[in-house]
Order: sequence, then C-alpha cells, then structure tokens
Amino acid sequence: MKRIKVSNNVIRRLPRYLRKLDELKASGVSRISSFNLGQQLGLTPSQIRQDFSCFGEFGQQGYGYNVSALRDEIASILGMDRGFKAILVGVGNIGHALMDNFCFSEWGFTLAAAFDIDPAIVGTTTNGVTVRSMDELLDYLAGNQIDVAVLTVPKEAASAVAKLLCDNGIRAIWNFTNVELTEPNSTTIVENIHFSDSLLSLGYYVAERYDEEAAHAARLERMEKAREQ
Amino acid sequence: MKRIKVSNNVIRRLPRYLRKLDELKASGVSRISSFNLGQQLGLTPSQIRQDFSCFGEFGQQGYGYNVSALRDEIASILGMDRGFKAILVGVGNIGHALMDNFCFSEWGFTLAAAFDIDPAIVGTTTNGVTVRSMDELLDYLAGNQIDVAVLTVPKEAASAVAKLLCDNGIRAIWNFTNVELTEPNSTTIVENIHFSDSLLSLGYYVAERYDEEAAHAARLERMEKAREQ
DNA sequence: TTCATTCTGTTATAATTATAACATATGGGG
DNA sequence: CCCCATATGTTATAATTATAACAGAATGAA
Repeated sequence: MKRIKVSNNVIRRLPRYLRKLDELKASGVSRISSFNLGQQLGLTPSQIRQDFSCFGEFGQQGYGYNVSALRDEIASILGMDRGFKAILVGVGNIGHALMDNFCFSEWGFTLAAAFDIDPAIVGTTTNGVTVRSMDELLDYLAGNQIDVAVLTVPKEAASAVAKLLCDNGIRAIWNFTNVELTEPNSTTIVENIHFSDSLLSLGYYVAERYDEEAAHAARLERMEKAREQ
Repeated sequence: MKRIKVSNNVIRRLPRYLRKLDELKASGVSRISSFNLGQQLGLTPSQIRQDFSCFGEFGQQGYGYNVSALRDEIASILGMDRGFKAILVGVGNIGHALMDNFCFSEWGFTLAAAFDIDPAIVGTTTNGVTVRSMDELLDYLAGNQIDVAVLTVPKEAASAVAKLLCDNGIRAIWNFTNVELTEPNSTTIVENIHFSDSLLSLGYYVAERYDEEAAHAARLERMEKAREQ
C-alpha cells in the first residue's frame, strides 16, 4: 500500500520514463543504469533513482534496471493495466480528431462511447464508436462504470457540461477546452490540455531569446563605438 | 531589461492569468486584488504578487490591479504583440485539425505556411493556408523569417524533421509528436504537447483514488468484523 | 482633512524539490 | 573463491519554490 505522498513532479516524469523505456525495449536494450537513462532524458541519475524509490525497489545494485520489468512497473503505477473506461463529450473538430487518431487502447484506456448535441453528428461512427445524443448521457452514466470523461465541447458549454458530468459520477476529466475547471466538485480530478497555454509559454522563451540577442548586439555596437574614439 | 532569471513555474502560470483576466474583462470587472484573483485560480495572493513582481510593478497599493492594463502587460511579456510567425510541418490528422481549428492569431501568432510530403495533400488549402511540398521547405525558410515550427509529422519522422528545421534556422519547435526531442541543437526551444503523457498522469490519480477507496472500504470492513466479536 | 482600511511590493521564513554523498550489494574476471 | 568495478537505495545537503509577515502607499468614508 502506498504510504508517502508522491509529488506531482514525479508523476509527470513517469510517462516520459515509460516512453523512453518502450523505445529502449524496441531497440533491443535489456538493461540500463540510472546514469545512462538520465543522460538520455536530460535528468540526473539521483533524481531517477529517487523517483523510482517512491514506488519500490526496481533495480539491482551493480547491475542496473531491467528495461522490460521497469517498464511494466511504471505502466502499472500509471494504471495502464486497470482497463479504465472513458467517454468523449463533444464531437467537434478536436473531439473527432481524438476519436479518429488518438489510440486510447495503447495507453490502457477504452473509449466506450461518445456524445454530442448536434443531431447531424449523432449516429455517425468513428473508429468503431458511434456518437450518441446528449439526451442519453445520464442514462449511460448510470448504467456503465466510467472513469474518465474527455471534455471536447465548445468553451461556452464547458463549465455546465463539466458540472453535469461530476454530478453524475464522473471523477476525472481530461479537459481540452480553454477554460479553467476550478468550479466542479473539488474531489474531481482534472487534467488539462491547454494548447494556447503551451504556445504562449513557448512565445515567452522565443521573446526572451530575441531580447538576449538584441542586448548582445547592442553590447557589440557599444564596444565598436568605444574602439572608434 | 530583464535581469533575474524567471522560473519556468512562473512562466507557466502567466497564460492562466491571461485567460482569467480576459474572462474578467469580458464580464465587466475592471479591478481585482491579488487575494480575489488567487481565490479564482486556486493560488495564494503571495504567489500572485511575487509572480507579477518578477516583471515590474503593475498594481497599486490599496487599490489592486487594473484588469485591462495587467492583461496587456502579461500579453506583452508572453510576446503576443511581437507578431511571431509559425509554419506547420506534417498535415496529417492533428496537423490538419490545428490548421482548421486552432486560432493562431488569437494568441498573436501568424500561421504563415504548411508543409507535407504527401502529393495528395500538397496544394490543398485550409483556413487560407495552402499546403506546400516538403521540397520547398528549405527555400521557404531561407526566404522568410520564421520563429516557430509546429511539428505534426508521424513520430517515425519526428527526429529527422526536427533536426532539419533546427539546422535551417528554426529556433523553437511546438512538438505534437510523441517523442522526446532532446537531440536537436541544444539551443532550440522545445515545447511539447504530449497527449499520452497527460492522459497517463490522469490515470495515475484515478488509480490512486481507487486504491484509497479500497483501503477505506477495507478499514470499514475490519471495524465491522471487530464489532461482531 | 483625518484616519481606519485595503492591498501592494518586498523581505523573511518555511516547505518542497533536486543534487550529492555514501554505505552496501551484485556481477564478472582472474 | 576473492576482489574490483559498478550501480543501487537511502541519507544528507543544497537549491529552489511557495508562503507568511511586514512596512508603507493609496483609497474612501466621516
């Protein structure tokens, strides 16, 4: 049983470990040290060992970690072997793209159903999942054990739909709408994909880079002027 | 001129501030205190004041912050007024969905061009942007000042295309492929959108929730048994 | 105008997170 | 079988990040 609280920073590194381990496994590497893994991920060996030690002792002194076994441990920690069930609400552009393109099963999830309010969309099938009417949502939730709702409705509807979902037993929301879902039941788990937030932080670093270059150029120019005198 | 290095945590909160301030502005709120803003975002007033103080003095003692002015300051810090130019490489499912749906201009960016390797896609137009052949990429980069590349190629191609972009002047990559881009030039700015990482960390918290509930149920059962004796 | 109240910017403190150090266990070579 | 090199798990230390405390400026009511 888990005892100590594991920090969110650690949790967010786990999927990266998983990805790298899958890659190593695919390329035939069967053992790896924290030092080597750290180099490949840009992390210190200390951090890697401490991250893993939150969950148990997965390595062997003098040998390192077994890639395949470690991969499976992390997959299990992340719940990939629990068969979580998801529904998708809002089959617009992004919702449809997710249904069409994102492989839920690759990550241990099942996309069990999708819902939309638009009669023109209801009844269409993508990747084996047929879109149902929002009218069926509550009945469906009552009759099926669903873990996660993928929220891809227009942002105007986001808050209301999120509340509806939480009030009817959904405990985790994968939020693709560009709004803060602080309102729903405080026990609800919310994970955001905020495209614009991501692009804007990128923008900050690009701007910083330009400023640094401009400052550098100005410095050179001053030196040039000083030399002329 | 910026002097002290601002932490990444602070930068990642800026877009959230921006979003909330836009929302407040839209609903007619013209002034706000750090206390009030903190409540709405789930942050402490201290943290908010310290975040802002990294960039200047935007508030007024005894009054608070002017919503509109603060919003513009943050937008400027994030580079929204610099007219950054982006290209998109790889017009598959997600690439096309971004072109179709994501409003670059809303965040101060211009999507100047898109590229794909598939002749069936080259020449098509989405949202005013016509897809060009990858053969034109290098010439285009040489002839145009581009700041950001949106990387939406299949993951097998990701590393190679990223390297190509970096070697030809691109200094920032908005990476939608499910690979770590640690390889490219170390000076390149990389911002990742890893759908699977996001879903997996959500999975961790869902699993944790289930474990806690199971532990709680077990505790209740033990108490029940103890009472029976 | 005066004064209590509000609320900032900043400094000080606490808490968290990452890094380094170390003691110990394992594997493999001679 | 013994010993060295390797590499873990853990404890100790450093660095970072968040929170709290505070001094002072502006507001608004009387």
